[in-house]
Order: sequence, then C-alpha cells, then structure tokens
Amino acid sequence: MINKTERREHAQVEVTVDLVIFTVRDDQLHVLLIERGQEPFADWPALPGGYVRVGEHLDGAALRELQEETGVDGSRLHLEQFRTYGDPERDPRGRVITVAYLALSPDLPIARAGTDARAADWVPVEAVLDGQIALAFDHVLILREALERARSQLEYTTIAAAFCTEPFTVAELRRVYEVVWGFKLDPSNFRRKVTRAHGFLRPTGEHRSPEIGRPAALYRCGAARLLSPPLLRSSDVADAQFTTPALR
Amino acid sequence: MINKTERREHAQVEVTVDLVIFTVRDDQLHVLLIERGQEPFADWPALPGGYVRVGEHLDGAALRELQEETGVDGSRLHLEQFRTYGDPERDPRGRVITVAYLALSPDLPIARAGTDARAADWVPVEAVLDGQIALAFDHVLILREALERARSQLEYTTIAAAFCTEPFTVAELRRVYEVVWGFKLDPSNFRRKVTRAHGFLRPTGEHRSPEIGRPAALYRCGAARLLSPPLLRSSDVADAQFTTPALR
DNA sequence: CCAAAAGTGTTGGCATTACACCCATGC
DNA sequence: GCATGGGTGTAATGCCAACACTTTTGG
Repeated sequence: MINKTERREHAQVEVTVDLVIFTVRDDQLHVLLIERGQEPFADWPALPGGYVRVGEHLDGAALRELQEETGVDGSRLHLEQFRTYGDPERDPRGRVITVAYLALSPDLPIARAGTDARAADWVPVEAVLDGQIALAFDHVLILREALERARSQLEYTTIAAAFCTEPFTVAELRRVYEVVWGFKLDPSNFRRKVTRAHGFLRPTGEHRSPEIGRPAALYRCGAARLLSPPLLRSSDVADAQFTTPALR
Repeated sequence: MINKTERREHAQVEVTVDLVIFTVRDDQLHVLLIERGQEPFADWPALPGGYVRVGEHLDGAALRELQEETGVDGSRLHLEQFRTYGDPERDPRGRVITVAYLALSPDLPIARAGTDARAADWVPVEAVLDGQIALAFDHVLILREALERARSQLEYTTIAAAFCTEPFTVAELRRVYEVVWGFKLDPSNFRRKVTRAHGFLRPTGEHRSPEIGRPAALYRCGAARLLSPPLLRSSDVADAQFTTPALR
C-alpha cells in the first residue's frame, strides 16, 4: 500500500511566482500588468510572473521574472511573499500552484516588454476591480487579496514611503495613504503622527515649492521598518469592506 | 529557444503542507509534533504534514494530513496559510516546497498516531527553540516564523479565544496572551480592554469558583474576528522580537 | 503695480479617549 | 491569593481654527 501511495497518489505540480506591484500615479492606485504573449490566455492582461526554475529560490524567481517581463529591478523594492494559490482548477495547463508576491513601488517608467510578455504597463486598480479589465487565471483574486494586504501593511509598517521618490513631502506621503485606503485623512493629524513616529522620516531641512501654495518641507525615509504606534484606519472604516478604491 | 525553455528549464516539484498547531498547556506554549515513521528523518520529530494529492486543494490537504497524522479535526480550528517555503535544498528527496499553515487550538487530547507517523503529541515550544529537540527538514524555521505570526495575530484579531474551551474566564484568556507573548500583563488593564472591545466577549452571566480566590465571570467568544482597537505589545517588545520575512 | 482671493502646507489648541501604574475591595 | 473595579496622570487622537507662503485674479 505504501508503494501504491508512493507511486503517484500525490501530485506532481509546477510552481510559478506572480507579482503584484503597486504604485501611486495621478492620485490613483496602479498595478503593474503585462500582456501575455503565449497560450493560455494569450493577449490577456496578467500579473507579471512565471515558472520557478530547477534549483531556483522562490524569491529569486520573483526577482528574475519581474526583471525579464517588465524591466523593473525588484532588488530595491520590498518584495514580500504573501500567499500561495493552489486551486487544482486555477490553470488550464494542469496542476500549477503560484506563490504570490507583493511590493510597493515609486512611479517608475516601464521600459521593456520582455520575452514572454508583449507589453508591460501601469493600469489603474479600479479598472480591474470594476471588471472593465479582465485578468488571466485567478489573478483578480490575487490582486484583491494583495490590495487588502497592502492596506493593512500601511497601518503597521513604514513601507508607504516606498511609494515615494526621495526626497518627498508629508503631503505626498499622505496622498499614498489616501489613495491606497480610499478615503481622505486629516492633514494635521497625519503630519503629527508620521513626524513623531520614531524613525519614519528624516527631515532634510530643505523645502520644495509646489506649483501653487506654501513650500513643503522635504524628508527621506528613516531606519524603522515597523511603525509604532501604528497608523490605524478608523475601526468603522476597517469593518466596512472596500469595493472601489475611489476617494470619498 | 522557446522549446528549449519549455522542455525542462522550469522545475517539476512536489508540494507538501505542514501544520503548526499551537496550544497552551500548563502555562506553557506547546506545538503539535509527530514522530516520523519514514525516511528521510525517520524517527525525528516533525510538524504534521504531507504531500498534496492530485486534484486536492491546499487547504483540504492540510485538514486531511492533520486528521491522518494526529487525529485532530482541523475543521473547527482557524487554519490559516501563512507562508510557503521553497529553498531548493530544504528536502533531501529533491525539489519539495511546502505550504505552511498555522492554527491555535484549545488543549486537546491527542489520541491517534497515524499511518506516516509513529506518535503525535504536544511538545513545549521552548524545548524546540532552545535546541533541546531537533526537528526534521527546516521545520524549526517554520515554527519560529509561525510563532511570530501567532504573536502578531493576538494583537489584531480575537483568535486568542480559540485557545480557550468555552466558557472561559478573562484570566484564562489573559494567560494565553502571557504565554504566547512571553511576558506578564496587567490584569486590570487587560480586563478593561477585552471587555470593552466590541464583539470579543459575550458574558454568560455565570461565574466559576476557582480553588482559591474570588469567583470569575464566564464568557463565550463574540462574533468579531478583528480586534479594534488592537491590543498592542509595548513598542520596545515588538521591536525586539518582530522580524519581517521579506526580501533584502 | 498693488491688493485681495484662493490654494496648499504648517502649527497650535482643546476635548475625548486609550493607556500604564497603582490602590481598594470581594471572595 | 486571585478576580474585579476604580482613580489618576500621561500620551495619543479627532476635530477645528489659525497662520504662513505661494500663485492667481482683478482693479
């Protein structure tokens, strides 16, 4: 009996990585998508990703696929594995499970379309969640869960600064929170919190004049990765389920 | 070139699930371990787990393996997938990646030793982390990260009540926090927090007389899964113990 | 050219809440 | 000894008003 189970009762599967890379652009949350160049789902938009190679680490595969398909150098992003998707029916090619990664990126220009992808570009998250844009495989599900994870991470970590290109202003950082969470924050309270949180921001002493309005102080990222005390969404907002990331 | 890459550049791997089931017993945190009945690592203690079968969901495999190897019915536990381990060298049999699950359990009696396991029992977590007990594969790493996840979950969710058999007292719930976090809490402040948090506890109106001391009020779990406001570890403690599993 | 308006960033002032620390009481 | 309850001072927070610096508008 042991031989029978040993022979082929457990699944021989293939493993992919998929990446959800967010950025803030024009006061809207965007996600990095590629256009698939191969079947299945040829010509469909999809998350960048691909097969893990023999002897390759999962994290390494994520970095490589991101580089190959979009030209983005992931080594400067805070790439975090957040969940693995293994529904037996999720890929028509057979048993393929995928390890999903999440990262927040400053607004990078997307240069290259790589080997397995015809194109790569930023797409408004709202357009995907509204159903205007359909994604290959179960990538909409992955995107939704990555968004919720990102929202949660903004509360307890300092990664929001990863969205901003240094140096940045407090208002720019606040807009990141507003765009990802989908509602407005009080500028005064926000400033107080982030400037008093230990190790979040390092003031440069310089200022930048916007097109209109008072010049804003410039900051760089601090050393702290955890945000204490955390910057919580109000409880009633957190309870309500988010559907559209539009500003209130 | 596409054919060459298509043929066998990506890895054909096998997928397992592993389960980290915690409980509180005698004011000590315990983890459910089995003794392996097969090579590799025959006779070694290890986390319960095993191969995912053809056409089987990951969650289903976790439930099945838990039942088979330990006799525990996981359907009443909040099994949560928390990370996937894919180091190419982590398993001597070849490329095997494992999806790790976490659950908190009340102190259940462990009845059965299953097919692939000679024995199953609760083991103090401290004994494993001290190095007194060596685990198979990279299971110590998985255990460590599961512990950190559990500690974090106690802050933001109400799952600590899952450790307790209903009905329970506030003091029992507090001891869960103390054992998992590893330090004492102020009984007065703790009571105030958990009783005022919406939907955490439902008072039964009844009391239980301990062997010594004033009778304690009895509670059942409330409906809320998220704890707001959260019950935070003090920031210095969080800084010391929190490690984010992220790249670079 | 100057003055007022409008837009944005920054600072400060309460009132309320959450919390740590401590003490009192019931059983 | 343990569970429960309250009290006080401090910190964090929500709400709101005022102020600073800039560009735009309109005479």
